[in-house]
Amino acid sequence: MTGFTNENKEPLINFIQSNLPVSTQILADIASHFELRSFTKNDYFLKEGKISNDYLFLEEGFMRAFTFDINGYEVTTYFYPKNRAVFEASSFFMRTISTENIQAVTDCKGYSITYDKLNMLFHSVPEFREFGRAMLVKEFVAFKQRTLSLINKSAEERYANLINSNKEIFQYAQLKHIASYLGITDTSLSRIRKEFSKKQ
Amino acid sequence: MTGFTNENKEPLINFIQSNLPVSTQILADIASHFELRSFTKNDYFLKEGKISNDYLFLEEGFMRAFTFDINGYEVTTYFYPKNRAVFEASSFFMRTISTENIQAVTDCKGYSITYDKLNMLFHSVPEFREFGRAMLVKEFVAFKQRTLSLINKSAEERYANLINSNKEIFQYAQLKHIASYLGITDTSLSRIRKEFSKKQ
DNA sequence: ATAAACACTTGCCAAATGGCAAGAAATAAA
DNA sequence: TTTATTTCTTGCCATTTGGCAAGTGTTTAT
Repeated sequence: MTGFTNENKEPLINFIQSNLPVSTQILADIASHFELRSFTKNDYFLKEGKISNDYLFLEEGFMRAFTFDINGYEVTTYFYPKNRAVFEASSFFMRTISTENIQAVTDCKGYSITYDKLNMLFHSVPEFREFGRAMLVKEFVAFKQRTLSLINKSAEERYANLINSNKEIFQYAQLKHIASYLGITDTSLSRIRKEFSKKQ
Repeated sequence: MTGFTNENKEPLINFIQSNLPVSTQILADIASHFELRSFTKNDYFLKEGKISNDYLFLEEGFMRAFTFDINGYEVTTYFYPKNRAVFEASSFFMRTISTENIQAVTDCKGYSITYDKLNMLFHSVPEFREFGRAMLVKEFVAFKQRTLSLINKSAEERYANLINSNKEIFQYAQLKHIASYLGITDTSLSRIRKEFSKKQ
């Protein structure tokens, strides 16, 4: 067990700053409204049927989002490595019921803020508003790119992309989860891995 | 050539009303801020590199969105049949440069409003604000479903889905555009069509 | 420590999709 | 109308991916 209960908001502040350069004063104020959260492996951060009501900065650990297809099979839709924001953008911003689950793959630690508090901050700290827009842009753009790559790349190319851009995924996630994320079966992924390692 | 220059906002008003039940008075006010637009076949409504600055209600005609993959091949990302809203949500709401083109597949007619005017309306007509949220929800949800279906359905299933939900597409769009939308080659689409027609 | 459950790999073969090129059909241009 | 251009289909074969089941290795529970 790591020291997940010690509160130190430096990483959170650095994260906000990297997205939005504002004064240290304001940063501290914003950060003060986030609260420490910790999750044990397999805990849920979001369950389908609920509204994604918390925006989480993930400082330590690894999470994944998944949903079910029409045949009842689990499909992984997203991976969240540490030092990232975790939330389901469409549900969070639109206040609609989420069709996705977000679950801790390892023990996790982070800082979260509710939708209402975040809006309060947008109101009281005008400089912070741009952060809200940036949050959504990031999610939307990432999502579009993912869709595009599903259309015009082979499974092996998608695998290569993933391993180059997100090595941590292979460190934490199960192959069957990575497989459904890539849109293939775990059998195929296993073979692609084998071929791929030969080529390198 | 149809009478595309005559202004009659009934269809626009009906469209808004179907998304947001408000008084006839308010509807008329809102509609008065939209202006008539017409496009000749192959005209662009949006070009990549620009910000999607107009929200268009498409009354007549058919449009499609496309972008290019890393190998320079065109990929159709969306079809817009008549009686729909046409805009690139992430660019429009986030004020970021669009990576997509939106082009008239046939001659088109519709009513458009700029981002600034729309925001003005959200401000001056509180009842209308919910419309903005609905706009985004619709786009985001549609997008997620499309991505999911790319992961867990076969090309033939995606084809069946499309023909059941959007018959007009097959009336207007070229097969190669439908093919890239479905994530397959035009050759494969041609074969799937053949097989599919046998089964029906 | 042992058993049970789970995760991953692999062989065999089937099914889905792609690549290329030729021909047929539809559309646009002259 | 005739010709040219573009779109769509199809045959042949290669490649990619999937389905199933057995086998191996790893983790978890008792």
